[in-house]
Amino acid sequence: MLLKTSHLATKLSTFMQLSEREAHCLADLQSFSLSVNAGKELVHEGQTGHLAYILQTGWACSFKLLPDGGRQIIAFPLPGDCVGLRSVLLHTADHSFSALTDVVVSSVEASRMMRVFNEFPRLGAAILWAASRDEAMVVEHLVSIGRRSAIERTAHFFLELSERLQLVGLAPDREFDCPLNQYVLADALGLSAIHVNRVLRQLRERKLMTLKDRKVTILDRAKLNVLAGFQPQRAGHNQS
Amino acid sequence: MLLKTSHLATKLSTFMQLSEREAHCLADLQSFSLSVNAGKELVHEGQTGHLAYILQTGWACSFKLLPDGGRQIIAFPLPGDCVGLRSVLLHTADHSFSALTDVVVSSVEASRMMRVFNEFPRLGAAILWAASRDEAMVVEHLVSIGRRSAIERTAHFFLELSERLQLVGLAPDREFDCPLNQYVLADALGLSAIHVNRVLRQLRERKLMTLKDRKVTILDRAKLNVLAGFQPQRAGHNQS
DNA sequence: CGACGCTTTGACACAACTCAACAACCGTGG
DNA sequence: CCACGGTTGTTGAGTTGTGTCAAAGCGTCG
Repeated sequence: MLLKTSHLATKLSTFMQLSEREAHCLADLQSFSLSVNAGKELVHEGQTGHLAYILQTGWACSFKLLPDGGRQIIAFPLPGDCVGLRSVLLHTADHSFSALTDVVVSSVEASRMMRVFNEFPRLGAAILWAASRDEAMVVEHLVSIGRRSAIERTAHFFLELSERLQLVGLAPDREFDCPLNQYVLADALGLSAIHVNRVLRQLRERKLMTLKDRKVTILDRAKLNVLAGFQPQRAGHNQS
Repeated sequence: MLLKTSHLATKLSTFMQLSEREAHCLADLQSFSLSVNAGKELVHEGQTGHLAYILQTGWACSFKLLPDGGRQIIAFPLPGDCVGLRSVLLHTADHSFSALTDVVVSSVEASRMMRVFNEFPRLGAAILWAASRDEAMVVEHLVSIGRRSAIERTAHFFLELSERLQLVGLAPDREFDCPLNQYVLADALGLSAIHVNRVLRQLRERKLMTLKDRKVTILDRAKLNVLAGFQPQRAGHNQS
C-alpha cells in the first residue's frame, strides 16, 4: 500500500503505535482535500455546520472577534492539527477559523467522526489525546497573556512555536519559517502591533532571537527559556 | 432506588436524556466522596496521578504558577464540573487544583473512566460535551484577558459566573453567593488585587453590580451585557 | 486586647497604547 | 522605464491604564 503518512499520523504515532487498519482509517479520513486561499475564512463563529477540519499544509488561525472590532487569536493550528472538534460536539462553532497562507485542509463530517470513534476506540483516544494537548496549549496561552510581560510572552510564544514545528519535522534547530506579520502577532499576544514591533526590537538587540523576512532565528535558546519561563516539553509517553 | 440526582447528572441531562442504566453508572462514579478543607491543594502541576475529580459542593480553582511566584487562575469549577479529565489523557497534570472553600469531591480513576467510555458511549459523549463547554469557557477567558479592559473583563466574568450558577440552580436571578476575595479575582482576571478593588468600585458607582459580604448583586444586567460584550448563552440542544 | 485577613484609598511609576509620520518593499499598470 | 498604491515594518512623542508601594480601616477570632 502506498499511503504517504500524514502529519496527523506522525503526530498520533508519538502517542501510540497505529495498527494497519487504524492507519488506513486515518488516511481515509483525510482522503478528501480542499485548497483554500490565504485570507479566506473557513468557519465563522456561531455557524452551525457539523464539519471538523484537519490542516494538511499551510498556516491558519482560530480567533474570536469582539463587538468593538478587536480580535483575539486563540491558536495557530499547524499541519496535522484538528480544528473544530469542539464545534462538532457543541453543534455550533465557538470561534472563527481563517487561512493565513494558502492552505490545504481535509474536512470531516461530524457523523463520520463519530463512527470512527465507535469503530476504532483506540484511534478515538489518540485524537482525544491530541485535542487535550491543544487544550493545554490554550491554557498556557492564557497564562502568558494574564501574567507575563510583553517581552516574556512574545519569547514564550516563539519558543512554543519552535517546539511544535520541530515535533512535526517542519523546523530545523535554530531557524524556521514564520509567515505571521506583526498585526497577527499582536492579535495573538494581546498587544498592539506597534508594541510587538518594539518587543521584537528588544529581543533582537539583546541577541536572543530575530524575525526577519518571515524567518525566525533563535539566537540564544537558553536565555530565552529563562526569560519566558518556558519549560521544554517532556518526550511523549506511550499508552499503558 | 433512592438516588439523589447529582449536579453532574442535572448538567448532562440538559444535553441528552439519561437512561436508567446510564444514570446508575453516573451515580456509581460519584459514590465515593471526599471532604477537603478550604485552601488544600488537591492536584499539583506536573503530578502524574491518574485521577479525575468531580466537584460535588463548594468552590475550587484550577491554576498555574509562574517562576516569579505569580499565579494565573484558569477556571473556577462549580458543583457538577469535572476536573482533570485532560490530565488523565496526558498522563500528567498540566495545572494545579485547589479548594477555595471546604469542598466535597468524588475521585475517579483513569481506568474506571475509560471503562465507562467503552461501556456507555453515549455517556462518554455527554461527558465530552461538558468538557467541550468548559474548554469554550477557557477560550472566552483568554479573549477577555487578551482584548478586554479591566472593567469589561470583570463585568464579563461575573456575568458568566451568574449564568453558570443559574444553570445548576445555585443562583437566583439578581443575587448569588461568591466566596472569591479580591486576590483570587485578581489572579483570575490577570489584574492586581488593588486594581480589582478600583474596578469593583467603578461598577458599584455606576450602579451596575456590587460585591459585598461575599454576595454578588447584579443591578443592571442589560447595561452590564453591553459593557462586557457578553452574549447570553443559547439554550442547550438535544443530541441528534 | 492584639493579630490577622480582607478591603479601601492615595501618590507615584511604568508598561503598553495611540497617533502620526516615514521607510522599505512589493506587484501593477501606464 | 517610472509612478503608484498597498502592505508591512520602524520610530518618536505624548497619553492612559494598570501596577507598585505605603498606610489605614474594619471585621472576626483567639
